[in-house]
Amino acid sequence: MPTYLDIAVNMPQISGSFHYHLPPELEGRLHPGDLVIVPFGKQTVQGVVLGEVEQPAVPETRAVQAILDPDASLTPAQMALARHLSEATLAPLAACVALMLPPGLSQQADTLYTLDTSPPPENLPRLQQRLLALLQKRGPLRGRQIDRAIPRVDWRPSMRGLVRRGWITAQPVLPPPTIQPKHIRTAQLAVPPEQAEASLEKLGRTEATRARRAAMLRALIREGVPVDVAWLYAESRGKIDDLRYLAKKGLVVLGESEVWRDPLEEISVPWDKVPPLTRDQLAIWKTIESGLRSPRGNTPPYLLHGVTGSGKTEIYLRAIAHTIQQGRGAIYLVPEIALTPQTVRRIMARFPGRVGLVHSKLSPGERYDTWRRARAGDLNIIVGPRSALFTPLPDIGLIIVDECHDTSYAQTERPPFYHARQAAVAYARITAAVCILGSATPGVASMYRARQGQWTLLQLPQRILAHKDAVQAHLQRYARGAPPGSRPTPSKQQLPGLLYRHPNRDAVPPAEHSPRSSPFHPYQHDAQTADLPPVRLIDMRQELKAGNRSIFSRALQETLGQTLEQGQQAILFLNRRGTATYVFCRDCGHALKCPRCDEVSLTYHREEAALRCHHCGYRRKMPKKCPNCGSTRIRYYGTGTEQVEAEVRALFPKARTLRWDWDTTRKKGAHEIILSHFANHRADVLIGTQMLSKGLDLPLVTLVGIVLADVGLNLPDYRAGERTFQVLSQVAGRAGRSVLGGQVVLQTFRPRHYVIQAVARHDYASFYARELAYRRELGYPPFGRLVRLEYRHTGREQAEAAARALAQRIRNWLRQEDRRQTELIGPVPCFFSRLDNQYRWQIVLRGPDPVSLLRGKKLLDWRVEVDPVSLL
DNA sequence: GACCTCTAGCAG
DNA sequence: TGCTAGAGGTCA
Repeated sequence: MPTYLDIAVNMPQISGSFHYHLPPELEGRLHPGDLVIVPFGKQTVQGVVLGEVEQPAVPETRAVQAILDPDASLTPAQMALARHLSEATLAPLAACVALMLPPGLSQQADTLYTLDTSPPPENLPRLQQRLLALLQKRGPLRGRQIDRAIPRVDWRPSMRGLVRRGWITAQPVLPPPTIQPKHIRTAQLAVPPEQAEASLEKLGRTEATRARRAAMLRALIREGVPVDVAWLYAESRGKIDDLRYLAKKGLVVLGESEVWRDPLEEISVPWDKVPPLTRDQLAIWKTIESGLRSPRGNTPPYLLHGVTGSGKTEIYLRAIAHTIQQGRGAIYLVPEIALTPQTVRRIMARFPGRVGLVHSKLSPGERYDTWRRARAGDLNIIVGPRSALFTPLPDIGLIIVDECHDTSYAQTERPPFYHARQAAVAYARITAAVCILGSATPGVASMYRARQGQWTLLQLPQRILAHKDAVQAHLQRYARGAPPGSRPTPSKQQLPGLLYRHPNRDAVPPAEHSPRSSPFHPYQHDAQTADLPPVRLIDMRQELKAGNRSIFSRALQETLGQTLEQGQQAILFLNRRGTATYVFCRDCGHALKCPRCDEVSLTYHREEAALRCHHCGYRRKMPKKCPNCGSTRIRYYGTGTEQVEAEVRALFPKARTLRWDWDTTRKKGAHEIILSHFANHRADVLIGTQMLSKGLDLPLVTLVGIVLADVGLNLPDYRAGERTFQVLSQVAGRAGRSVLGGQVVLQTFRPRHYVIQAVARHDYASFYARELAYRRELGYPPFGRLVRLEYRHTGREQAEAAARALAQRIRNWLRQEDRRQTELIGPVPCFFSRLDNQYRWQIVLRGPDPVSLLRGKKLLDWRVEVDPVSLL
């Protein structure tokens, strides 16, 4: 009696599963969760065994080819989570199973195209000629390599034609796991600085290349030591070609380093002892501890609402310690490893040898090793971004989602469109684990759930100052060897007590040295608490009235000057969402838009003297004349980080500025480099966008300037207010995290808006009340659920027609099932109605349970998002 | 994703 | 009539 296996193939597009039989040699050796290789059509693909079936759905089954790796299989809990995700997100099961596969092994089937040696045929269509030329030049290529070489072109039909006529052979392949060593490339000055200085003028033909290469060389002269090339690119706007040019001229020598640089290692304190808890922390810990002790599966999730710097991490660490003492494993999710190095260090230091770190820098080999070590029970703790949730720990006792409001927890690129917070709650239920969701600014829906009693609400309203040692060590170093050519150095007079106090004693500074308004409250043990930094609300309309046309209010200029004078650091935050430096004609008002993405303004970039589209990467030269009316009075306008930097430099020529935004961090590793430069006080002012709102802990930052707070409030998205509140509150929380105190200057055109008001007063409760009332009135989450359906097509009419057709089908379903409480919104063009040459239309369903309406329905080519994070 | 089949459109 | 491009369905 043969057994048949139900197998999900590793092809995200394919929904459903397929039945196979076993060849005699594999009889009895396969179990649910095992990874196998199976034939699928004419291809060979990976699959995951879902279970056994008695009766196959088809008369003729095919045989499983092989087991991929007998030690690598999915755990029963992972299988259950995959099923849950598939149901909850309406994504194919195969796509959900793919999340759990070991990285490196989860290769997708592909086709290898090889050029035959027959003479090249003439008079072929352009695309076919292009394909032949490509293979001629680069040799045999896989489909995905061709995708990269000829982006956004449907080349496959043309290729099939060539294959059919025998000029090219196509061969199905399953690429083997790729393993690369972990290296960073470095660059260093190869000549004495004087010689480098002398050659600054003759570095190329055009002005732009000369400028880039000179900037590169100057950075290397300044540093004197080998630096990571990624940092160099970010610093100089140069590219690899420029570096090669300098190397060829003998000015620069390139090298490699295996060291993975820790951005903040110089200021982080080795964590040798477990700190005592404050009274607030103790109360919370007792609650969580009882949850960890209670019989398995009885504990609802905890929502830990604690202001920035209130000591949430210490609670997590205790919970982890408790869990691994019981012999169970813990998963700790963080928004982005690169942006939360301090938290990661603390965990690694507290549990040496037991932590598996998942991050984007791991090579496939290292990633695979981590996966296997976890599966084998070698690791007890997994730390990483949302994907770390799927690491196969055998017995999970604790799942932590740190900064659970963070947008990086939502997967928005490809199905399944899941949210790691919701997935973690479900996984905790499946594995009978305790789940802790922590945030200083939890989403309204999360807070509602906790207030309603579905989750347990825990609160830490007080900030703890835990940085005495770090600040002292840093200031000492800073006072000893002040950076060259710099501003006033903090002297003994300015910061007494801090510099020379014994590290283990409470560093409560005398009142007269407590800078500005940051009252400290001595607390039990050696912890102190402090208030959140005061926020000064500046009405920019008044500034304009008073004749100040700068992007900085007088108050911000003044406090920035004071901060720099005292040798402290400042952060300037620019909310980039929805605005940019756009280019328009002063005569006819014509604004330059991206030709591939309607209504997305092109952004001016000073360094490359070019315009760029931030959605699709389109680039063009800055026009001399208006393309609409021919006027030469066409200028850029608006506020980007580059402009903010230029203004800071104009006001404070000696200030060392550092930009941290989408452009400077596109290269791998740039985050770490920029952060470490700032953390080591090699810059005074950090100017950046959203990244600044993540969990940075920079003790020397005493001023946060929010250049324009209102941006983003007007977006047509029901979560615009929540997003703005979260990002502004988090950025404000970067100030005053040490005994140095701090303050926030918030510039706005809408000082009376409830979000701005709540941020200014650190008043989560009033924000929550307002926001909840608004959601209730309009039936938005948590009072109703949403499903967003999006259709993309290169043709405007096709996109609209498809949207109208689906809307009609949905209206019929709604009528058939008599769902009067479910509303259909649309179809309408999306807010960004055209992206990357595709027209976008959307339909939103709002109601008590719109997911069940769509379950089992065929929605081919539609992007279906359950509980979407954005309606843009 | 690759392949197959079916159909509409079109030149001869 | 024969060819091709595009749509739609299937893969066990």
